[in-house]
Amino acid sequence: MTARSSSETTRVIPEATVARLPVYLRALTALAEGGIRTCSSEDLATAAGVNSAKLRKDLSYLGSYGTRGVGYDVDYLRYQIAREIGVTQDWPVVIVGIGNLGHALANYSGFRSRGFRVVALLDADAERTGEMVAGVAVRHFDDLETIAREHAVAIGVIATPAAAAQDVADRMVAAGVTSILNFAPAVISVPEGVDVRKVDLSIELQILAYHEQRKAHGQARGEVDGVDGVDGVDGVAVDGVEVATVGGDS
Amino acid sequence: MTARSSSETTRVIPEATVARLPVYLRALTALAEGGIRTCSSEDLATAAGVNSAKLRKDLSYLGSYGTRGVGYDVDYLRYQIAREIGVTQDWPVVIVGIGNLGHALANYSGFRSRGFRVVALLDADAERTGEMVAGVAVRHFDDLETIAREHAVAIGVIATPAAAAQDVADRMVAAGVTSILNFAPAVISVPEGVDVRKVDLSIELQILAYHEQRKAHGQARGEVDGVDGVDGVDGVAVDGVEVATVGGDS
DNA sequence: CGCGATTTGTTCTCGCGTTCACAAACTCAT
DNA sequence: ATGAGTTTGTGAACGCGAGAACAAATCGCG
Ligand SMILES: NC(=O)c1ccc[n+]([C@@H]2O[C@H](COP(=O)([O-])OP(=O)(O)OC[C@H]3O[C@@H](n4cnc5c(N)ncnc54)[C@H](O)[C@@H]3O)[C@@H](O)[C@H]2O)c1
Ligand SMILES: NC(=O)c1ccc[n+]([C@@H]2O[C@H](COP(=O)([O-])OP(=O)(O)OC[C@H]3O[C@@H](n4cnc5c(N)ncnc54)[C@H](O)[C@@H]3O)[C@@H](O)[C@H]2O)c1
Repeated sequence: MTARSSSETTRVIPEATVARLPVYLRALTALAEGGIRTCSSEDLATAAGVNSAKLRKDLSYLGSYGTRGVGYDVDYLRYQIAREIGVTQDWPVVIVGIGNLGHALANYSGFRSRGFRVVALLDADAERTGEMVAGVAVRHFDDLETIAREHAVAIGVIATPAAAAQDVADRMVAAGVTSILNFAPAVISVPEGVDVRKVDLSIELQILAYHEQRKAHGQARGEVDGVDGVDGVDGVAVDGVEVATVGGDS
Repeated sequence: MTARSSSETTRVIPEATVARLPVYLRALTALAEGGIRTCSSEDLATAAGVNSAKLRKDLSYLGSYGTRGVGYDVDYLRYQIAREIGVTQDWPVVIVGIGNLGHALANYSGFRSRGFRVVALLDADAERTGEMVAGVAVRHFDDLETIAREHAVAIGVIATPAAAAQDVADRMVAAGVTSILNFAPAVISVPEGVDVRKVDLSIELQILAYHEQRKAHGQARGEVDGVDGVDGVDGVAVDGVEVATVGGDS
C-alpha cells in the first residue's frame, strides 16, 4: 500500500510535521497580532503547545529560517510556513450536505480567513436548493460536476448522512476532486492519489469516555465500582448496561 | 498530554489502539445490522478500513475474544469493545457555546445513539437562554457549576469562539469536568488529570491543501497515499486571522 | 479419531517520530 | 577584537506502532 520509495524529492516533510505546521502558523499569527516581531523557538513552542525541540526539528524540514542567538522573524516565518502549506493561494472548496453541520460549516468564518473559499453548497434535497446560506445559494448535488470543473475545485467536504458518503465521494472524485474532508461516520474508499481525512465527533467522545472510565475506576474489571482517588470527580451514576445499538448511520 | 499514571494496571491499551476501538465498534454495529452473526478479522478489518493484522493485534489487548478457525461473534465482541471503551453506560455531556456549531452538535443524533446524553446547552449570551434546541432549553453559562454537579458531568464540549475557550475550560474544570472536547481553534491548558482533545477543521483543510499543492507541483504522480487517522496534536490560538501574503495583500 | 482447512493470537523486525544534548552561529558589551 | 551569553539546527538514542509471518487452536468431515 504505502510503497513510498522516498524519491530524491527536494524535501520530504514527515506527515506528523505537516499536521503541526498549521498550528505553528496560527500561533505565529497570534504573536504577530500581539505586535511581536521576533520570537525564540521556546516562545513559539509554548504558544503552539509543543516541545521546543520538536518545533525546531519541524522547522528544520522547511529550511533554515531562524537566526542563531536571535530567533525567528515572525512575519517571515509565517510566510514561509504558509507557502509550504500552500495557503498563500486561495483554495476553492465545495460542501456537500447542507443539513445541521453543513450550515455550521458554511457559516464558519475560519474558512475564508485561512486560505479557503467556499464556491458552492450542494444538497440532494430539492427543497433546500435555492436557500441562501452565508451569502451562497444552495444548489443541487447534480451540479457538482459542472461547478467543480468550472472552479477547478480540488477539495471537497462531505457533511451528508453516512449512507450517502461513499456515493458523494465517488462523484466528487469523478468531478476532479482529489482531497476530501469527511464528517460522515463512514469509511469511504477512494482511488490512489486521492486524499481523505475524516473528522469524527463520536470517536473523539468515545476516546474521552475510555480515559474517563479509567479515571473513575482505576482498573476495575468493568463493573461499576466506587470512585477512586482522582479528585474532582463525583461518583458517576451508572446503571443499566446495554450496548448502544441503534446507530442512525451507515 | 495524557499523564498516564503507569501504575501497572492489568492491561495498558496503547493510545493508537484506543483511537481505533470506536471504529471497530461502529463496523461491528453495521455488520450486526446486516444480520451477520460472526466475522473473521479479515471481514472486520475491511469494514473498518484497516489492516487485519493490526486489527487482531488491537483486539488482543482486550483479551482473547475470538475463536481460532472461526472468527469473532459479532454481538459478543461488540459488547466487549463497548465495555472496554465505557459506552455501555450513558455519559452526561454539556455543550458550551450554542452558536452555529453548537446548534449542529445539539441536533446531532449520533450523540445519544453512542452512549452520550446531552444534559445541558449553555451560552453566555443572555438572549439565547431559553431557546429550545433539539428539545433542550439553552441555559446561561453561569449555571454550569450547578448543572455539572447535579448530573455528575465528566465530559464537556467547547464550541465558543477561541477567545473564550480557556475561560470556559477553566470553569468546566472547576465544575468537575475532567474530559474536554474542544472545537475552538485555541490551545487550552488544563490541570493534570484532565484530558483535552481538539477537533480543528482548518487544520484538517490545511493538511489537505499541503498534499494538494504537492500533487499539483509536477513531481511524481501517485505520490501521496491515503491519509487517515486523526491524531493528537495540540492546538493553538486565535482566529480571525489573515495570512500575510508577502508583496501586497489585496 | 485423525487430518486438512481455517483463523486467531503473538512474536519479530523495521521504520517513524520524539526527545536529548551539543556544536555551530550569532549578538552584544567591553 | 574578543569573550560571554543566546539560540538555532541536527546527530544520535530511544520508544512506539505497523506489518509480516507463523505457531497454536478450533472446526468439519470422512
Ligand atoms: N450535526 C453534527 O454536529 C454532526 C457531528 C458529527 C458528525 N456529523 C455527521 O455529519 C453528517 C451530517 O450531519 P447533519 O446533522 O448535518 O445531518 P442532516 O441530516 O441535518 O443533514 C444531511 C444533509 O445531507 C443531505 N443529503 C443526503 N443525502 C445526500 C446526497 N446523496 N447528496 C447530497 N446531499 C445529501 C440531506 O438533504 C441533508 O440536508 C452526518 O453523517 C453526521 O453523522 C454531524
Ligand atoms: N462553525 C463551524 O463550522 C466551525 C468549524 C470549526 C470550528 N469552529 C469553531 O467553533 C467555535 C464556534 O463556532 P461558531 O460558528 O458556532 O461560532 P458562533 O459565534 O456562531 O457561536 C459562538 C457561541 O458561543 C457563545 N459564547 C461566546 N463566549 C462565550 C462564553 N465565554 N461562554 C459561553 N458561551 C460563549 C456565543 O454567545 C455564541 O452563541 C469557534 O471557535 C469556531 O472557530 C466552528
